[in-house]
Amino acid sequence: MSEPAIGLSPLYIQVRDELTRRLAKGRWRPGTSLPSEQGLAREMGVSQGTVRKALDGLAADHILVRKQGRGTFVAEFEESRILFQFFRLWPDSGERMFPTSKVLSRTTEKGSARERAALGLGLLSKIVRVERVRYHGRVPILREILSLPAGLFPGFNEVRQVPNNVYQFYSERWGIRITKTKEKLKAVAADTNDRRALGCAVGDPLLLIERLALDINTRPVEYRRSFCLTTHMHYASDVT
Amino acid sequence: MSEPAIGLSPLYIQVRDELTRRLAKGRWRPGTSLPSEQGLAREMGVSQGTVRKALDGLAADHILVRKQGRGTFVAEFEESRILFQFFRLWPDSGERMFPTSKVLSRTTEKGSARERAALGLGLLSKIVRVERVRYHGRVPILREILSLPAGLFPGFNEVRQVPNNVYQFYSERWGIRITKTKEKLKAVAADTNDRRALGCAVGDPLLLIERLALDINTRPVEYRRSFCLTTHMHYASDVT
DNA sequence: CAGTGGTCTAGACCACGTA
DNA sequence: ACGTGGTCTAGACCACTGT
Repeated sequence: MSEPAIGLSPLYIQVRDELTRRLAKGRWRPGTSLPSEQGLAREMGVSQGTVRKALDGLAADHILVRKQGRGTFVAEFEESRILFQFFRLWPDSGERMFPTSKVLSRTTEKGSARERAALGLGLLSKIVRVERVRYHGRVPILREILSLPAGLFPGFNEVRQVPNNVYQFYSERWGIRITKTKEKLKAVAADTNDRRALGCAVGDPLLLIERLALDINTRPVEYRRSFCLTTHMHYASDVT
Repeated sequence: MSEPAIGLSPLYIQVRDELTRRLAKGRWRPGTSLPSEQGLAREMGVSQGTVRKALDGLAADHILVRKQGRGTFVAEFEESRILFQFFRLWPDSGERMFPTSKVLSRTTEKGSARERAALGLGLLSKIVRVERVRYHGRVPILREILSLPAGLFPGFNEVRQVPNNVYQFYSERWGIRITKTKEKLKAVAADTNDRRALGCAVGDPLLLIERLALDINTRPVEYRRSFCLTTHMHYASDVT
């Protein structure tokens, strides 16, 4: 790290990548603090400013959280963060809240072509599939199907109950931390499954959110299709 | 700017705000370059690093564009930028392209309650309204209604033709530059207007995108409702 | 070549949180 | 009082662009 290293990426990128590797290996647990900027700078043989730029980048991606006077921490998956960062549905009026869930079914099977394509898996791969309905207060707002590569989540279907906050669950149980999602939205007509789960009529317009969630190594680890009733909710997206 | 200024915001924020004021006043036209970092630093009596941090912030917001070896430029509204920054609809397969438009109607009237609320206008305000259909190649993909505060766009409806790229139009004709948008999405059922414009059936599910566009002073300047056929297109949203 | 933004360093001081 | 991150400065060198 103290060589001139002609032609390589900038130092602060190398530092960021090194920190990312350590985080991916679980060197520091979510909620704990990293060494100070000065400490990391000494250890890596670079200036504090270079470490700072690397840490700022990771904080911008919500992988780290900076707290003035306290230190730099590994981000956790509390409901407030999930609601802020990943959950984009808002009630048209009234209070925002973390949606509750009721699991309808859980299976482990050979994945469909769609699931394999989304998750980048081979023909033989098993998939863990969870179907659930989510509620805003007492009102059902969406039905969703989660698809996970069974190989990454050993023992998933031996777990008694799937918690409501699954990203926290992935992190605490398997050390898999979601850092990015890519979503594709379409309007579709409700089918009989939607009618049963949501109480709408067949043919009613639903917002389909197709989400691929990536871990810290940008590896796809969850594929999710949410069918949302948007009579009293909307999906918010701010562009800057 | 050389005073200690206890209790005020950080220097680089003050510099950013001063640059924003100058940009809002049209001190530099889109496409032209600002003075160099050193020049601005000398003029404002701060260090180059402080100016750099201010410029980096404006570049992150796509208000400025940095070009190594050339300078810092005021962002323009070429189609490629609009497509990249503001247009979130992608074809499910095939090539991406800037959608073409056919204007269906143009009026200037008293705004509806919905429009007034969205744009923050009073009861007496006039609204310019444009309805158009947009195409991906030859395929109609959406019908949309643009609503503008007539007071901000004098002479709008005397213009012969509304160009396809309206954000460029707003910028060149009235100096109003869109920098941010907030969108709310819902799934709705097509009505007879949609059937006529898009050739779908009444009741077909459509993606409604309700967009509020803000200028550099975060003042709302355009309200837009787009009804999109998502049989061969989807809305993309990446979260990080 | 000169001029621009991009990286890197070193050091000072401030604001905040904890003890 | 101390340690943390946040701001600000000054100066060096690199990478890129145009003449």
